[in-house]
Amino acid sequence: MSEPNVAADQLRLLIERIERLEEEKKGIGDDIKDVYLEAKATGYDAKIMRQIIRLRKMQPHDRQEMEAILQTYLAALGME
Amino acid sequence: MSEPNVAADQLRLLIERIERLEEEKKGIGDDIKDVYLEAKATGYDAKIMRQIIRLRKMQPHDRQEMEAILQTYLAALGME
Amino acid sequence: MSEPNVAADQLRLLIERIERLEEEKKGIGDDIKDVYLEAKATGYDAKIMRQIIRLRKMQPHDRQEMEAILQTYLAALGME
Amino acid sequence: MSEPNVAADQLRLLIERIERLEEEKKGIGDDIKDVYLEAKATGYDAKIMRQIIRLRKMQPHDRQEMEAILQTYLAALGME
DNA sequence: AAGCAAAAACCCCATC
DNA sequence: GATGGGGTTTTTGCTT
Repeated sequence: MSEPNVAADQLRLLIERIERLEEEKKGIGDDIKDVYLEAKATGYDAKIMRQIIRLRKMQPHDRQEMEAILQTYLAALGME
Repeated sequence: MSEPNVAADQLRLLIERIERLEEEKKGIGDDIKDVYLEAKATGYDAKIMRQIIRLRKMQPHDRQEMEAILQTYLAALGME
Repeated sequence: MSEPNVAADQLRLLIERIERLEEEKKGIGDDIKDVYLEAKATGYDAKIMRQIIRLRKMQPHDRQEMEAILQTYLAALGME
Repeated sequence: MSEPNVAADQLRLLIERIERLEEEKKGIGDDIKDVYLEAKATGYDAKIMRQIIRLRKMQPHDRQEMEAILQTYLAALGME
């Protein structure tokens, strides 16, 4: 048409961009799943691998949090 | 060392691959968030856009069925 | 000790009160889960029941408005 | 009516039970919020209190998990 | 408005 | 092959 519904197009474009990104994201999710399958085939347990990865991710953060807590514990108890 | 722990290397490699993929995945997640922000800035409602995307993902048949059940329940409750 | 740490006791008390309340809250959450299970056993769809409950919680006006926006978006995308 | 819609009644009853439970749950949530307000008025920081509570909740679980990981790490690397 | 915490949906697995 | 359960991710609502 000569007078396209601009707003509609705009919305559609945004949604299509999101859908494309979500597909990509899903693709990577599948890749991850494949690596787990490969690991499993090699004899590793996926559940344990997930734990390890979580631990590696958490460690810096958690140590920080733990420290923060300690500090604040003392402060809260008026022992600073 | 002259006798590297092959199993350890193998496991570490698998884990590092997964960690890299997860980073990528996170990056795309951030991109998606950006598009929603852009949409919001343009005046669109992110929450409803999410609904739309969910609906588009469903098979027409499933979508119809779900809608039908919803209507039935609403009717049963006098909410039509 | 002859000089108990009053501040520490106070903080501990507050925290214990919260922990007790959170337990209660969790208990009710479990009850809710049970009702959904019962509903499911009777043939109802839990997911749709949740939708219904969400709708009932909204003010009629808000619900109408949301529905209207959804329709507008669907129309814009040719999904009506 | 002399022939009530039994199914409708049944659904309504289930939903009303859930709604009542959710109200209770919300009430407790409000109580919790109140305790936090009280704590704040006494000079404690809610965010820090939340951290403490989370930590107290996590500790047993996390120590277990950590130990499990350690075991499995060794096992996975053939060092058991 | 931006991050954080709670709730909900989804997905995979194991089990019967 | 279905069915529940655990865990992960996604969404929503809240607080600052």
